[in-house]
Amino acid sequence: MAAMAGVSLSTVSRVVNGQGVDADLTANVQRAVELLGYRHNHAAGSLRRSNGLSATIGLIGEDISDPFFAAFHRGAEQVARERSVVTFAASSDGSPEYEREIIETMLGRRVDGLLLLPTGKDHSYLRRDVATGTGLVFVNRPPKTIDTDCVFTDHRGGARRAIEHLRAHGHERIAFVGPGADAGFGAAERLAGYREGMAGLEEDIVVNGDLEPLVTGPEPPTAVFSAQNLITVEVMRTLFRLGLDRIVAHVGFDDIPLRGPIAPPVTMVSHDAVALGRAAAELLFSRLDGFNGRAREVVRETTLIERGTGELQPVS
Amino acid sequence: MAAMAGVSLSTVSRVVNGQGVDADLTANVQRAVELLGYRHNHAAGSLRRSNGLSATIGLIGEDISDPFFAAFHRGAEQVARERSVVTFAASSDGSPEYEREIIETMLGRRVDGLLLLPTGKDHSYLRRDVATGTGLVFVNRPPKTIDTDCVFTDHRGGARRAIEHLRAHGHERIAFVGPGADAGFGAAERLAGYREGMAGLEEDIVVNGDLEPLVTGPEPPTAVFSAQNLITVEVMRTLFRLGLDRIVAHVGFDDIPLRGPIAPPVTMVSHDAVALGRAAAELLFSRLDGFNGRAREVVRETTLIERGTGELQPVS
DNA sequence: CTGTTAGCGCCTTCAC
DNA sequence: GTGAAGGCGCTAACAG
Repeated sequence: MAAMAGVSLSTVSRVVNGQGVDADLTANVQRAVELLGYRHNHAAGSLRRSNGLSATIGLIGEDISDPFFAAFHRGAEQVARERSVVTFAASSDGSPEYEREIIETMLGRRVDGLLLLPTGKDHSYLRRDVATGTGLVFVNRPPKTIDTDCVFTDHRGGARRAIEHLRAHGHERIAFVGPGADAGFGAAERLAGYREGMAGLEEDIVVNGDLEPLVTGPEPPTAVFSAQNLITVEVMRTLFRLGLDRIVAHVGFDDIPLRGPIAPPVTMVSHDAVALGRAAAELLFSRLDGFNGRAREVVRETTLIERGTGELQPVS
Repeated sequence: MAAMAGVSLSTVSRVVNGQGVDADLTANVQRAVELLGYRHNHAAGSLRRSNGLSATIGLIGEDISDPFFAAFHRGAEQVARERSVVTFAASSDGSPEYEREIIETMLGRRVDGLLLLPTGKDHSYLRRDVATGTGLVFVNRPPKTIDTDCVFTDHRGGARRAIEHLRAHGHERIAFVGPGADAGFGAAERLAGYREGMAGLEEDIVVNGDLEPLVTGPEPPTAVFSAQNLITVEVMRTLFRLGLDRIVAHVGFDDIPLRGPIAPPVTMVSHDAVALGRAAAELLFSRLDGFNGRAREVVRETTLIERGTGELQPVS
């Protein structure tokens, strides 16, 4: 041990942890550290340390390469970094079994907490860990089987806002293009927001697949709301191909934050995944800092970015 | 300890690690584990375990929210997962000091190896760790100050191929639009590839900023190669705005893998970041498995995806 | 301010 | 096949 090179033993520990040590001895220790290429073993430390924290948190989502998840991860990292906490990240691939496996692997690595974009339905198996002090924050899906903190994007409000925006520009026949209500919590919320926004109008128009038959049909919509990014691109293409891109109004929901500008631009309901990540991490760390109140729910608002397509007037 | 609930002590260890234990005792232990909510502490284990591995690796890049990094991360995760290895990921933000800080934090967490998309110039401080058995793979930048494995995207070959493609379609005046040669290793390589591809022609045309003066000038190029994704979008826009999008041929370099299709489509030199991540992780694990040969270099080829804009004939 | 001692949770070696 | 003892690297509590 560096004790040989220096002159002390647990003084090394104090130096490493920056506690009050004589300047000369500190220098000696540092020299020995340098010489022997010593690396502090954090894990061994937390085995004995009073708080027992590993300064590690885990993030789990369906697919870590998804730009939404990546941005979320970035936000969480920003607040973790201030505490010298490192982040694990792993993909569940949409499999509840695999999700559980990853969670247990991370728990075995003694993460201090988990930021979970859940796939499975039942997470009651986490109750014991939460009771033991492990942090847990659900993201964008409500924790049904366990009472814990969560953060949300306001999918419903964002979708409603898009519809209100179109109505403010005179539209009444507004189509919703998106996955069905069974495509997960966010999608269902967006559809619900659409319905709320359409309140008082005669007809909801919900399209699941191809938009073309509708817009070329007898009673076409004057505006379209696309509820997800890939669908937004499809709608763009379809309208462009049919020469309707300056005629039918279009607002998209920014499900996946696209990197950089897309040509041509589309009016978007955008949500800030980095901020969502920050909010989630902050919730987690407040628990680790000892906050012990009831489960909290943080809702992050969306922003509507006008880019021209959502501001077209209806053409009859 | 579960020893109380069951009947044994270090038998628990054997059960957890799946070694030969009597079926009855195994059942007893598992019941106790269930009852007490016991979680295996992996870190404590690797303190004493013969190989001493933490089953953890770290990835470090400039920005974990960058879609390229995220896809790379995904690839690495795929191969790590097969070994129940978890991945740390962190952003260096382009700061060498911060990069080093993160690396040392991860080393303190006893990662078995590092996949590094380097920012700093000097990584000689890692030599000792590599000598001690820590894996290290450089990604997309050559390890100058340390002798270690690395994986590359063939930026140079991809760019050359784009130019050859355009030449095969009859072009001779081909402009390079991109960052200068000082914008990092990849960018410099792409410029070099452009120059190689242009060999034998009269004039290299290298543009750093706005393309408009060139294409509206006296001797406009008949084709454009854009060396980076955001620049590709800019070029698309410029050509579209000037009504040249069906006249000037265009090939882009897929620096950042865009999620989903972009409208309108552009012929692209594309590289597979997931495969790059897999390759890097495979190099790392082969070292951890005991491979001890010389430093290897893996080069991943790019693919040219024809989408129409790169196949336009020159118009004089 | 520094050294000593004990023990975190686990795995290994050795006896049985 | 199983139990007992020792120690991985570190920090806490105590004594000096």
